[in-house]
Amino acid sequence: MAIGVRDVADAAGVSVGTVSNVLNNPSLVAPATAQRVQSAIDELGFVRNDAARQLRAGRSRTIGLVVLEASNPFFADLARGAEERAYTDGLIVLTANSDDDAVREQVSLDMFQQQRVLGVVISPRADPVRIQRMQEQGTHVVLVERTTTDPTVSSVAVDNIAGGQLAVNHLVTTGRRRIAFVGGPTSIRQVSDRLIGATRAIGSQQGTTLQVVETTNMTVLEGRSAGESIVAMEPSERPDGVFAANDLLAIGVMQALRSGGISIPDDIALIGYDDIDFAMSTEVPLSSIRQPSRKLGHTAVDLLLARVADPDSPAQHIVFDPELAVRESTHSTTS
Amino acid sequence: MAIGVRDVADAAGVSVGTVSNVLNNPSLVAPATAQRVQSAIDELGFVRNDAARQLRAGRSRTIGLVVLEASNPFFADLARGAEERAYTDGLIVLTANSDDDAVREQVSLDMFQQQRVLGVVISPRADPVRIQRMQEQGTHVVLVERTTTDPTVSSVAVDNIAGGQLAVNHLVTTGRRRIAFVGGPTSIRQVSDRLIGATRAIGSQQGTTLQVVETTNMTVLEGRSAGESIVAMEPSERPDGVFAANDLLAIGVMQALRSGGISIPDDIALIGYDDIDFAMSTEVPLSSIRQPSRKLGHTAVDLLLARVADPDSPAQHIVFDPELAVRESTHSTTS
DNA sequence: CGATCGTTATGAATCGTTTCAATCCAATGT
DNA sequence: ACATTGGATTGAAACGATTCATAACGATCG
Repeated sequence: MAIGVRDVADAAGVSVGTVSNVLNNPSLVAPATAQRVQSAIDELGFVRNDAARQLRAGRSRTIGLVVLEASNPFFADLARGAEERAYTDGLIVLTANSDDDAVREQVSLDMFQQQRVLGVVISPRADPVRIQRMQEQGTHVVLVERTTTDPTVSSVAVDNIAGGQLAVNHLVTTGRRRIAFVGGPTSIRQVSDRLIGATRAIGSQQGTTLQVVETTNMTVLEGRSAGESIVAMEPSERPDGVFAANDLLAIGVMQALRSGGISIPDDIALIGYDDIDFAMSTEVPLSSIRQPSRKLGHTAVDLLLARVADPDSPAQHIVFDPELAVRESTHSTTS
Repeated sequence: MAIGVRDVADAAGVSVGTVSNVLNNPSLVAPATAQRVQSAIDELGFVRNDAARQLRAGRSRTIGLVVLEASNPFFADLARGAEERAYTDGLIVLTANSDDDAVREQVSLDMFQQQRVLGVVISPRADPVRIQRMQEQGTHVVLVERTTTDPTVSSVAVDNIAGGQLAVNHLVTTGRRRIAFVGGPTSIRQVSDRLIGATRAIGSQQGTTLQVVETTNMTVLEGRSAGESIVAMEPSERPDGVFAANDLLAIGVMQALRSGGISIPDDIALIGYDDIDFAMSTEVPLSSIRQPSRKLGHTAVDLLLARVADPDSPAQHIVFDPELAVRESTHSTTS
């Protein structure tokens, strides 16, 4: 049933070695012969057996990617970037989502090792010991959004502190003074970093204040109740600029403020984080902080391939700065 | 460097065959021996070479999935469903996104064939001839959201006509009579089917009318301008129920209507399609038609495995009915 | 004319696992 | 004491592509 190089060789009247050369080193084969072999391939419908290739080669042409959630736009873009980069080298990316479950992550990693992937790009959890061992066994690892003490592991990340600063500086630049941070729980690293950045920005600006409205999660609903609590404030205490730790919260805040008769951006400016697709489609288009997720994926694969090419090269840690996306929700007050 | 069965066998003082049996047929091995082998495996950090397994087995334990867009929630859920189903059989799903590009789709399919996947689940384009050939070469195919004349190819789909009927019937049931359909272009199959369903529902209900507001795409922005044109209508011509061909459009319509001082659902009831996460977070929670995407992925894998198990079994075509998700935007008029 | 060189082509060996016919051994039956 | 049974183990063959040392061949040169 299955057609192999042997069959192609027979059909073309050459040896198996020649068929292989047509496929992998065409320059070694006389054009006429190559043509004949190619015809045989087409005619018989020969499809290379990747398992056999890999076995011989000792490694696959594959990169493993473990994401927390495939449907999360951040990871979707990250994966996209990784695929694009891999594609230029003729590599393929296998994506597995762990759903933030340690067991599923383990299973995925085991799978990738069995497949002898060139390396793995992984974002979350991942027992440091496990990672160490993987590298010893020849599977390179690049961490996303997570640094480690292990100096032999490369990583890529975006600077959430810089993002927080960027957001608040922008609010201040557009004339806001009393800033509120909406987000939580602060046990989440990203959230606390963004808050640190916000605090830092406030500290470097005369006459500005920061208040924190903590939430229990990062949903539209929570944002709405945070917004309601802002509406309920004494007008004198009420902030004139709100920085939400993510866009969903920001959307909730926007809904509550507008229901409360507060104008955005005239009364209160509002900025979110993540720059989800939806940010530009809210009633007042939402300013946000954009993470270069695609570039992150791109770079992660770069780092991986660098270490594959030279296993002794030092691990690298690359941190990207997020970008500001200005929209109507933070336009300057119409004086 | 790499540890193989040979090394494990030596370390445990048994033959390679026994090691293999510990891994694949533990019942054939004496418990004491199995234990000894297992220790050697752990100690040496032996990791099976999947390429060699597959080569011997002649096929992989893998299913290929080609989606139009990984970030599209519909496909993300589909993939999720497929993975869940595959997982119970110890299979893994390789996901590739074609970005609706025929070339990329071809590349992905080639790749899957080289990997000797058990079969492929694919949604779009796909040259019928190619599919035919793939099946002849032993790679089974299941189509998603696309039927074909080829009787040997299985498929799964959701019934968009039924969805359109469901939406409009719901509007009528809640007391609406003058329905507007917002969507387009009708060259898209899904859109035209939903419209057909809407028309059919109207036809079976006395005293109801349907007008169509055609759009050029399915974005929030387009929805907003469609909504504005509704606001601009003579109150006597204005619909009292709007069925949007997707949730993004519906959200745009909602924004425009509310800005125009029209109350939802009191003045106009609104229902969307797809039931995206965001539907429940709009200012007035949006009713929608939910596609059982996860179940679709689940079933696609089912069909695939059925044919793998018995290649001579007939192709099956399964069509799911969508479900109604009722939220505030279609609550009955407060009489 | 024989030696030499470069281009093409060959095919046996190889990768690591699984499979399966053959072997071994202790226990049981006669 | 010998044959039989069946559970446990063995190890060589097989999967299919790639590699590489070797050979074949014609052309060029001294």
